[in-house]
This record gives sequence, C-alpha cells and structure tokens, in this order.
Amino acid sequence: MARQKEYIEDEVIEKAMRLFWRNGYENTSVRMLEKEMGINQFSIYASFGNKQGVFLESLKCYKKNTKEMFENLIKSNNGVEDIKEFFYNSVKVSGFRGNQKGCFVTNTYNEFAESEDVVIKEQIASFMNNLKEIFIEKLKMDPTKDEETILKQANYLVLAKHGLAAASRVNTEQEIKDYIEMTFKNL
Amino acid sequence: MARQKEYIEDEVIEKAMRLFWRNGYENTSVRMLEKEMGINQFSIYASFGNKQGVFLESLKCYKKNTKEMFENLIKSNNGVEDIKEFFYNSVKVSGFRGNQKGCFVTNTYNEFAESEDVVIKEQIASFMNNLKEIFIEKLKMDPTKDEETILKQANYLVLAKHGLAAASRVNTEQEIKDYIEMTFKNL
DNA sequence: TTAAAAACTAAGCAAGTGCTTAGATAAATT
DNA sequence: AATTTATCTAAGCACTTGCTTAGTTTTTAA
Repeated sequence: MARQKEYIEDEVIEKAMRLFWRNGYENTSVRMLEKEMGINQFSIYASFGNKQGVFLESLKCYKKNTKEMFENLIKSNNGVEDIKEFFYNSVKVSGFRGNQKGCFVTNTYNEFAESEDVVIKEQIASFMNNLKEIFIEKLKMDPTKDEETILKQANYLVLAKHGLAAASRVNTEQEIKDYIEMTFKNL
Repeated sequence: MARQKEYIEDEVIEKAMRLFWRNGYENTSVRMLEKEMGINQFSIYASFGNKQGVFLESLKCYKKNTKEMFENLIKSNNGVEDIKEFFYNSVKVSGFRGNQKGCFVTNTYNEFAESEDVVIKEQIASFMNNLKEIFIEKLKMDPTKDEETILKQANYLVLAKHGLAAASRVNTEQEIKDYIEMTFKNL
C-alpha cells in the first residue's frame, strides 16, 4: 500500500453539491470546486474523473440526502394528503442547509433541458419518472379515481412540483403556501 | 455622412434572440452570436455595446413579438376563461418559430434566479409583475371573488404559468393540455 | 532502511471567453 | 475627384475554462 487520501470523498462531494446547487453546472468552474471542496484539482480528477463525474456524484449525494423524505412519502397511507405533505417538506429542505434555493434536481432539469448531455439528462429523467410513479401509487389509494384521472393528476402534480421548486427560489413563504393549497384544491 | 450599415439592427436582434432563447445567456458566446447574426464582432459591439446589450435588446424583441398576445388578453372580457386561452396561446408560440422551446422570459428568469445581474433581473421582474396585474384584472371580472381570493389565485396563476413554460420544453402536448385543464379546474 | 505506490503541489496546456484595435473599404459631402 | 466619416475585416488582448503532467512528499510493506 501507499499514502492515504487526506480527504473523505463523501465529505468533499457534499460541498461540491452545495456549490453546484447554488450556481448550476456551467457556472461552477473547477477552480471554484477546488476552493469549496478544499482539495487540489489533481485530487478532484483522481477521485471523480472529470467535472461531470463530480456533478453526477453530487446528484447521488442529493438523492441520498432526500431519501428519507421519499421513504416517508412511500410508506404513508393517506393518499393525496401525503403528496401535499411532501410538497411542504420539499420546500422546507431548500433554503435550510446553507441557504440553497429550489430543488437541486429541478434546477439541473432546467439547466439541461436544451443540452445534449444524455448522461445527466438520463439521471434527471429517471428521478422524475420515479416521482411520478410514487404519485400514482398515492393517487390510487382513492378508489373513486379511475385510471385516466390518476394519470392526468400525476402529470399535473409532477409539473406543479416543478413549478414549486422554481418558485421557492424567489417567491415568499406566503406565496408558496398559497400555491400549494391551490394546487391541491384541484384534486 | 459616410458608409451605411450592411444589416438592419432589428433583423439581427431577432436572430440573436433565437440563439439566446435556445441556449440561455451564459451558454451563448459572442462567437456564436457573430455566426448567427451574420455580422462581425465589431459590428455587434458598435450597435449594442456589449453582450448584455444584445441580450437586453433580445428581451425587448421578444416582448414586441408577444405584444399582440398580451393585448388580446387585456382587451378580452371573459375573465378566467381568457387567462386559460392565454395559457394555450403561450404554449403554441413556443416550438413554433424555429423550434424554440419554453418562454424566453421564463427561461431567463430561471437562469438569472441566483445571479447578481440586477439590470436583467429588473427586466424580468417587471415582466412578471405586469403579468400578475393583468391576471388580477381578469379575475376581478368575477364579482363573486373577494380581494383575498383574487390575490391568491393571481399568485397561483403566475407560478402555474412559470411551471407551464418549463414543462413546454420537454413534456408532450397531451401532458401540457392535462396540466392546463387541471390548473383551471377550480378557478 | 529501502523501495514501491499512491497522493500531494503547482505549473502549464490548448481552447474558449468577452472585448478591443489597427488598418482596409465603402459611401456620402464638398 | 478629393476628403471625410463610418463601416468593415481580422488579428490580438488578457483572462478563464477543463484538464494534464512533471516532480515532490508521505505512507506502507518488504
């Protein structure tokens, strides 16, 4: 064996994630990552391959951090009411840990909408589809809803969640509350 | 007098706008603008000062192009139904002229949410406030709504419009239709 | 104690960024 | 036709980008 790393990869990725979350992918340079992660460029490339590698690990890290919230949603049994709770929780998370705004996945989704980076786009798409599936499960708990309605409402909720994440970057708490309440009035 | 310009500023701005619309501000370089606008960097800087100047003119150009849609909304008299119509129209516009996606203003709004460029942020904010005011006027046409409800619903609609613009970049026509219908279900 | 292996530092690479400038070209005025 | 004035081309500026590499330091195992 030989010399050992002076940093823990999970720890420096957490810091990288925050930087990406704040500035987006394109507006975060490797020099900025270097400073924020507290390690040299060489180490960044040795550990994660390239800038995109750091970003993909940051996405994983975000998913790990929000895992609990999703698990709570999955195992709950109150249908639409749980989704609403999830909406409120997802707003609470943003702006909590070190002033990050919005949802990291949604921000990325927006930034890469017109991009050709299939690797990152795949990640985001799977995340979104996963969310939709969960919504469908919750909606199914109401026996009065037929399949068509469920699909429509799931689509609606995914887009609403998307709008919410964008809104949470600039709008006030009251505006966001109003938005969530109005959104679920329609179900 | 002396030599005259070989291009019409309004025409080259139209092309610049499309490029910005597709790629956003940061991912559009002056070299790309040069190619798309068909004029030299010198001419770009002579006519518009700098990159931000080109962008601001592009925003103006976008507003001019969508002016008619807004005027139709303002002079109509069917309240909420007009706003819904406006939602459908705003989706039609995107993806029409040369495959642009989403709303140029909303895309800009997303990109500059965390930025410190006050000039551009002001432009966007005024655009959004303007939209909210128009929504309020339309909602007021229903005498059964009290002021509080009107404000809540106006906020909701601005955010919904925002989500819609983001959605129109990736979602299918059916999903978008579902979303609009669901949004207006209870207004 | 020495040799090997991995992680460190820091300088440097080519390419791209927004923007400028020197000099050639063209058109209107005298 | 000559002069003026503004536009053009194209080269170049300093700086930033993602990434690499040469060379040093540290750690473990033989």
